[in-house]
Amino acid sequence: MKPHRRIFVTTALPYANGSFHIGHIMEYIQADIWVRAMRMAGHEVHLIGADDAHGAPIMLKAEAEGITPEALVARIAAERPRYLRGFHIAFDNWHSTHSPENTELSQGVYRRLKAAGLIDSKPVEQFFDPAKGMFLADRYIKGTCPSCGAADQYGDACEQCSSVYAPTDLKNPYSTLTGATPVLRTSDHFFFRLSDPRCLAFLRQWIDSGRLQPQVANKAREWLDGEQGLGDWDISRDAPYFGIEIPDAPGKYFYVWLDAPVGYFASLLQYCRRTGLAFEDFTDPSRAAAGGTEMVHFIGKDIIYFHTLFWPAMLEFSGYRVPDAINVHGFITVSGEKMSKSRGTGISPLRYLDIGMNPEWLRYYIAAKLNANVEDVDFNPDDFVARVNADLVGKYVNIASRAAPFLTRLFGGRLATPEAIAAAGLGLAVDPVALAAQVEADFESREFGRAIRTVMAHADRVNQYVDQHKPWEIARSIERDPALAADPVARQAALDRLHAVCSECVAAFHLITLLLKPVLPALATAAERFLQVSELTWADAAGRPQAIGEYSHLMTRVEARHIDALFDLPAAAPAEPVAPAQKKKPAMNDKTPTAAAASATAPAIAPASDAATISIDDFTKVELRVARIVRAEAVEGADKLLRLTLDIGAEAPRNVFAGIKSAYDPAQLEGRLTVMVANLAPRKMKFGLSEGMVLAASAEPGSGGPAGIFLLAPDSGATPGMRIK
RNA sequence: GGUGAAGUAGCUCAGCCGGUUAGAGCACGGCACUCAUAAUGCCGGGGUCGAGGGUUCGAGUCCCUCCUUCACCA
Repeated sequence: MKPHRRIFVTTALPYANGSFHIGHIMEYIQADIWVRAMRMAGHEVHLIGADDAHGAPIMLKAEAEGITPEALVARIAAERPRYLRGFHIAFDNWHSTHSPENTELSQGVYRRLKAAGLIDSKPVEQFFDPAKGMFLADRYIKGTCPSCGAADQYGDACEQCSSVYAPTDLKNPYSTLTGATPVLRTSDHFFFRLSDPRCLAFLRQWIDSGRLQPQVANKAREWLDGEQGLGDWDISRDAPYFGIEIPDAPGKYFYVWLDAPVGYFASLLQYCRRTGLAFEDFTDPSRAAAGGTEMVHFIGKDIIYFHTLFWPAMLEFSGYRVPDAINVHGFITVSGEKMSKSRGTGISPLRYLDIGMNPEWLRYYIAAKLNANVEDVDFNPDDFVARVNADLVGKYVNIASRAAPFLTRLFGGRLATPEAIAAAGLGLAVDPVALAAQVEADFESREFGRAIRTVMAHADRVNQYVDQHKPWEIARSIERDPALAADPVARQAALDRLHAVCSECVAAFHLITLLLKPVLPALATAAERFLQVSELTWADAAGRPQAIGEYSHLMTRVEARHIDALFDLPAAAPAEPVAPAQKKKPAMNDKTPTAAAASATAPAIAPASDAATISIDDFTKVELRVARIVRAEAVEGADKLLRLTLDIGAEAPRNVFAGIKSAYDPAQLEGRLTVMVANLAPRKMKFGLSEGMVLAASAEPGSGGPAGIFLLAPDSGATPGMRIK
């Protein structure tokens, strides 16, 4: 039995001047997966987040918009939950650094550092914008590079010749805020004396305490003991500034990076007050040590400096506990390029959700590529499609999909016992407990990619097992072989074999669901319902389901159109939005008819000639709607037709005759969603009135394409009556 | 410029303390299968492991130099 752990986990606080980008979401997904894995082990884990609300950029942006900084921050905060819920990120609390809790805690930290003799005050000469009446950070000053003479270079370094200098070295400096020529002015600043021997001694010990990844510790050591050494840290800013006032220092505010990490505690404090947890259990050194609570941060590599040096030193010398782990991840790149909003290469998380992409696809993809190192993760669209479809749909979900129909049809959904399976010699040679322990350990050490590889290797074994034992052949002989029908003993033996094989598959599916649950929580919930088990934890690895419910498909595939929409490829010119059967990526589309291709070959629409294009107006004349097939039946006297009863929302059900009998068993169609043309003129047929048509794809006759008819279906989430446009 | 990380099949990546013919998934070619919302299985082609040197009985794995890419430099 493992010890019960109590852990307080944070992600980096996002700056509240803009929406989440994909980098934020990746970090949250990483932290969320870890938290869920730890909870499945029975640990008590609290995931805490907050907005980083202070600083000059937010103040200036609000000013530019003519609103208060508070209003700006509130507007950004209001949109956060949609992203977080959308990607199944389960924060226990989300707060702000602009809060009473943070003011109280930040000022407390400062007072204690001051009492410890670690705060200095000294005059600093700095550029001041006389028009704006404020001191200027380096990034608000531009001028001519003193080294190479390039114009319009920032105050800290030249992008042309990469020389580094002080803003006061610039020739012809100007304020980027007002264009005014800045003047030098002196003001008293407060400094956190990191160069104090106590701080240095503490930090050396802290860096080597094993709480940091090796690469991160190296970096921190370099900063600490490098040529320049660690200087004192300027923690104050002069008004006007959006921040927290420094006690007993009118007109002085904490630099945003002082109160930002304290925001972790502020959010925790708010959370504790709300839930009745004891804040001190997680923050007081002796109580944390006594109670064994842990503090874990997830951050990106860009903010290592603050989190491995400033933050621990602040905590240590203001009487708080220090972090147990700082887990640093790399950036997410897109097709190998650093994402950039200005260049439009980033992926918008909101757009991802809005176009109906499954959040668990992204969670899985990111998990598959993450490890415990500080390496960048590349989002490669083709890789994403291949990985998600092959692993999740082709391997994992497919296992349930292959076994369930037999169990439902022949065994009332009941599973064979492990004893019966073992007796038949049909057990999968896998120790589920050992496998789960290995995967759990990989999740805990943040080796998500390795965990995923292990799980998928197991899914491969299960699919091999199915192919080896061929349940469909057993089922066929049971249902159709007259010899077997005449021999009850042999028939029972066949039934037992089939029962064992399919039960073993479902048990394997149960195990894989459990193993992937930290990554795919929503899918796991749906699978738990199907498997009729309660919420799975690592302890359930030894268990197996007793019976299954009706199987409905658990995950759909990523399609090329999703990727196109996600990246908003320069869409076809408005004149030709539905050009017939454009082949953009032949390899990918071979087997998956796109909407455009399908409609072009739908049986009753005259195939659009290759040369002709239609206008968007022409297209919108066609009223396409999602329809649920509530009833499907063969039509007496018709070889090719099925009579379908279609639910399209509020209106009365439609009666449609569809020429798909050759491809579909009516029973299989009932309950399915498809797409129908809802405003097609009703047509009187020999068998009755047909009020529309359903859409299906088929190869052009004589084109050599695959035979068959393929009914269109919307992605999960669509409901009857939705308009397609 | 300084520092760090990385460079392994077309793509995305595994390769632990150096040890038999360098692996996986996807993609590609072929075969099989048809239970599975075309999903699966088997077989195959494809890599001088960035380049060059060195250590070693033996190096993708250690050392040096160089090239390329990325990140960080408060």
